[in-house]
Amino acid sequence: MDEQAPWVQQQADPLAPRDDDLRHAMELLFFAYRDFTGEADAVLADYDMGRAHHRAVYFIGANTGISVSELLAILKITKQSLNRVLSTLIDEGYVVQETDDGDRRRRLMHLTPKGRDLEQLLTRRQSAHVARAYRDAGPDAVEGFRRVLFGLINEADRHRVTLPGAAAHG
Amino acid sequence: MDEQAPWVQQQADPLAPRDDDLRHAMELLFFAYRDFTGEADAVLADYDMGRAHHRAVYFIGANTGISVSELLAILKITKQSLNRVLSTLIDEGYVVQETDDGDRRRRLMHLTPKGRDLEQLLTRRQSAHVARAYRDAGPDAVEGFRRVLFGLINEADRHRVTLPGAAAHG
DNA sequence: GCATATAAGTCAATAACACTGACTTATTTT
DNA sequence: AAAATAAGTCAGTGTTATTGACTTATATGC
Repeated sequence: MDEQAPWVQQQADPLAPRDDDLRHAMELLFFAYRDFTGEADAVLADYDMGRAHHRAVYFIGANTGISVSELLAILKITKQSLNRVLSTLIDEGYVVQETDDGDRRRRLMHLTPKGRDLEQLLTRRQSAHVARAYRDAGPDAVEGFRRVLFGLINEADRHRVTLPGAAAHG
Repeated sequence: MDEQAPWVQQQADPLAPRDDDLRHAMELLFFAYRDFTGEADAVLADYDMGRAHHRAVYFIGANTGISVSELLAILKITKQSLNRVLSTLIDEGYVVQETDDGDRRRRLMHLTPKGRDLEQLLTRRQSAHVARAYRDAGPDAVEGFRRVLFGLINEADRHRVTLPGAAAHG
């Protein structure tokens, strides 16, 4: 019989989750995220766009007046990657940029009505998907879901989550 | 004042989650998944591999003796996409394939010891990440997290989630 | 005023990961 | 013998991302 490797089962701390539970969590995250993001893909394809466009439209919609660098910080991609999708969104009239009067280097972005329509079209299926899961699981489960997911977010970025109840400034 | 569009707030059903809550859920999923997957990326880069390799290694490890088509069904990618990563994993000795004696068309896959080491190396950081979130949130929250995420998975694929407690057949 | 820093945008080259469609080979089922 | 299935392969393509260097405009510190 070989010795148990230290990470196989950390029975030392009885409060520590079992290895099993952690695997289970990782699988849940994988499958749930896969199916959640899959909802918008069909719509996106009709507009010749990809997930990057969706993410940009979503976060500009949720953070009206956001600057380019703030959006970069949220998406954690490079300027070039963002610029490609941003260019098409601006060219096709989904997003507009305006120079910040306070700091004229900054370009503040917001959705046009056309952009808001797109955002709602994309989000509707995902919303329905989440709404069903929320309803099926019940309010207590939802609270737990939120707590765990919030804990999975790097501390430095937790403030970026828009809290429910906070009026969207759009 | 313009009329409320029907999807803005479905107050008709008091049990239905508010629009706010659904947005919040989508943001939590985005940030949490982003940071969760980010954990393994640094390690992966050292091995000249990407997330696709990680996913393949993970699911072969969790489902010893899995066939190529079963793995395709889990990952929901095309045969060609899988083949690229599978070829390198086999060439470099992380994964082996054996012909199924019962049906000699099938190739059953499992990890080599080297593959299992890699899988554990990759999973260790993510495990620690999840373990911390689990511990911080507490057991009731974990139960809720599981219920909601499970509900987010397409019904047809829920059976693919390895339940905790079920001994890994490896 | 000048140097430095910051915000945004751009260029060129590259890579990971995915796609479609067609096709081959081996094996099993009907 | 024909049809179906499992796996593997070929060629071509597209999205999303990367790095590194560079420009322009504006703001800030001294």
